[in-house]
Amino acid sequence: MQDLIKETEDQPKWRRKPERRPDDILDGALREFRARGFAAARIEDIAKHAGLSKGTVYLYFSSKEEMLKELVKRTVVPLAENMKNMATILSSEAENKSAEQILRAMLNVLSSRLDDEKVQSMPLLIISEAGNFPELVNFYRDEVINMALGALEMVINKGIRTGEFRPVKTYHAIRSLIGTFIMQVIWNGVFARKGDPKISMGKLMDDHLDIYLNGIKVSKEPK
Amino acid sequence: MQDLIKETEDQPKWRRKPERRPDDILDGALREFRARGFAAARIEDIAKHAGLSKGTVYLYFSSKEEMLKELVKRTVVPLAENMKNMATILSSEAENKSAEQILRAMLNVLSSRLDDEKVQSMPLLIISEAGNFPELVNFYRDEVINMALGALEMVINKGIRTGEFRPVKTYHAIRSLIGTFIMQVIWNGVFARKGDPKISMGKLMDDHLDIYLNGIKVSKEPK
Amino acid sequence: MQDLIKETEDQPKWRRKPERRPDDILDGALREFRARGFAAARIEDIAKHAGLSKGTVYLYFSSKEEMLKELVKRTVVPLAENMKNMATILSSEAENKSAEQILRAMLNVLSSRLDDEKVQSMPLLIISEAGNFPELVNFYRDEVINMALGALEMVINKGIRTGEFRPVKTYHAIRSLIGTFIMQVIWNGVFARKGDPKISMGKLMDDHLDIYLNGIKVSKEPK
Amino acid sequence: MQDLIKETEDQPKWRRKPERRPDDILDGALREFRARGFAAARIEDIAKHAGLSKGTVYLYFSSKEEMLKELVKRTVVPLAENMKNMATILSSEAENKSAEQILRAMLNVLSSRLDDEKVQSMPLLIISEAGNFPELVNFYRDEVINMALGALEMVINKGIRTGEFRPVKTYHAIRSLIGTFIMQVIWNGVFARKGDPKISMGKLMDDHLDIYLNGIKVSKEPK
DNA sequence: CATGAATGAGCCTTCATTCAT
DNA sequence: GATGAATGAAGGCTCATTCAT
Repeated sequence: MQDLIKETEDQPKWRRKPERRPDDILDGALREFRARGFAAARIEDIAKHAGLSKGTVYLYFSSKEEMLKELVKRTVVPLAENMKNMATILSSEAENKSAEQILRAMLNVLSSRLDDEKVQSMPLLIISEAGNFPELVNFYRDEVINMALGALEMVINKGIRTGEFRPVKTYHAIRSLIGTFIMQVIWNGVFARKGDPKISMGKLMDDHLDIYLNGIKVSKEPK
Repeated sequence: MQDLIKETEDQPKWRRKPERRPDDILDGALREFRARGFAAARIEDIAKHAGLSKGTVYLYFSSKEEMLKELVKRTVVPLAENMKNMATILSSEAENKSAEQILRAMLNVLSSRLDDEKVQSMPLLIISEAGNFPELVNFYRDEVINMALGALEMVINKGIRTGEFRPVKTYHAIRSLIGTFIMQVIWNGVFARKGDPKISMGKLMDDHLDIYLNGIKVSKEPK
Repeated sequence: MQDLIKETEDQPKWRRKPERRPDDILDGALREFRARGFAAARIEDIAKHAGLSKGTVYLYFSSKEEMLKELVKRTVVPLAENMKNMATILSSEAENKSAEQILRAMLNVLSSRLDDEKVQSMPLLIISEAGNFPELVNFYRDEVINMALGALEMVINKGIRTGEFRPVKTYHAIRSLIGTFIMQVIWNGVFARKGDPKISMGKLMDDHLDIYLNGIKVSKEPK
Repeated sequence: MQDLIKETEDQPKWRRKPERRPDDILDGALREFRARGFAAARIEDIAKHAGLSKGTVYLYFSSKEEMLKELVKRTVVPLAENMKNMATILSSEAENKSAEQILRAMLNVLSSRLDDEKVQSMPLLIISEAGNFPELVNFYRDEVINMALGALEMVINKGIRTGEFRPVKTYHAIRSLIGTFIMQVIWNGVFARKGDPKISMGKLMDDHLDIYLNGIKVSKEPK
């Protein structure tokens, strides 16, 4: 349905919408890469997911490897930009907002993005194929992770500076904040069973922040 | 040192212990599985790590797949037993200990085990190969994770029951507690660079627990 | 220039002559066949040389193989006819001409034809693809080579009979006469470098005949 | 037969003589390369000629391309050295020998080598694959042809200098001398039919030289 | 007529596994 | 036991050919 041009009244027929091809293929690739790993994923299966034959895939991607790289880039670059924009807004408007408010806003964005299965698959894919694609790892670390973690670090430091937070080690604090998401992503992608209820990333984050920030804050009258 | 027979009184000296072969092979397998992924790991390379030739590996393991399973089992079963023992001790002696003390003790064991690189590799291996080895995933989840998480759940519930902890959702709390370790394991195994300083799992845990437990505890006089 | 229609009186200007398409295609085919060999030549590249798209080629030729056959036939048949005509003239008018004169005339035609690069490519193409296209080889041998060599044989025998030449073995003599050309064709097509000066086939022939005929002739007063 | 170790009395069994493997494979490769061209030659067929399976070939050669290069090198380097040695001897002892004698000696060696079918196949192989393997062409031209032609040039020039030969153009003379062989090599490899009698390269050469040298020599009393 | 997206047969190459020595 | 030569299944990739538009 999505890969057909919508029939308009005066157009006699539908036809293929070739512009969607690369995306269709990458969808299939993601499925197979996650299901079997990059090395064991077969181009023919990827093609089948997109309703194409083996050879056609090569009209759009020159190799399996290129598909992996494109996949990561397409999914991850928007997220990176998203986060970067937030970081910019935070530093300019931050005067009015507490560090807690900023952290909650940032992690809120992250958690809502992670409710998308495709985004959720990316960390697992990277983890799985790290050994064979060091450049991909570097790209991911430098363009995505460090950017995001750097933004968090900034806010935590700000909180410490203003006396809102206790003087914790930011390196550790970041891992405490992010780890919960990673854990859940892995759980969903690796261990969760078919029937298991989906856990909302947002709720998980809320609870986590409630507790963690409660623990980190310089308390006046903790509840 | 480990692959030498311990000198007994009447035996003159250390010598090769052929019974260590399987372990040597599994060491090599772990390296290669982590470096290239299961599918791309070559038996010949694994054999080389153990100073053996390709064919010899098959005297000890009937297939590459069996090596993976053995590897997980051997590394993970002791940990599972370790944790199970702790759980037993906890329930019997628990009267004397606060939930916080018990949690710290349990996570202390976990973090010290995770300082061993081989143990650290296991979660990454499982994550990478989950798609191709669902039984392995099941085994890991049922024999290791659920056991460990179950023990944590028990203690958290106990803390809530006794009024030591606020009435948090245990499912979320567990992920908050464990996520930090997972995050660090992934960081070390995937993103850390050659020169990066090694982060002690124990210190990471201490800081994490200080904050998290501070956040979760029903405070009388928070620091 | 060649692929434009000759201006006729009432036609205003040069324009594309679609009937030239097959020739354009064959030109491209010859280039690619020579550059990469028949098996490795890609239809798409051939089409590009003719300014057409892949599919269009199939409107004119039903397969790559057919293109090769057509190519050989079109280039070689005119040469064959050319030589045959000469042979006819030779036998009728020969009374007036010495064997030497006739040989020089024949090889003069051959050498001037071989100054055309397309013609020069044919022997190389045949040599390269002989294994895969035995019918082509047969056609070439029977329709072109034997005809030409037969004509030469006739003249040499005539020279021997009339006492103009010494009684050489015609089989060997023919190879001595023709080999020089073949050698040069191969040199040009295979070994000559970009900057190398073009060697005139005509001059090569003149020198070769001067010497060879001097060697073969029953001398009265050799120079 | 050749690739088995000869059974000796006290040795119970024969076994493979693996040292011959590379040669066996190259023999098969030459056959297939000549029969179908490099691109169309299938590794499996090459292996079959050597009584091996597809995969085994890759224990000895890392790719089809490498097989081609090895093939040319192994056949051609000995010939090159052979000719170089002759050239050396010629220049040192030449005082006693006429240019004619030297030329006859040199071409005698060449023609006897060319009676070996493997050697005869090399020029055809080079010609066929020139387009795809320019380095091979360069190697062949620089290491073999130029060496051989250079030696001939030297002798011809010497003959001219001493007044033994007329002052011909050496470039043309060389082609006249060598072309006959090339012609015959092509004839044998491309056009000759199954039943055709084998032409001796030596006899061909003798006749050719008789005539050509007779034509080139400054005659006192030509026959 | 032309196009070029789509197909799928075909082959090189890799490597887990076997087995004769 | 140990070896490593040999096997052959499997899959990435290319490209001649087809055909809907």
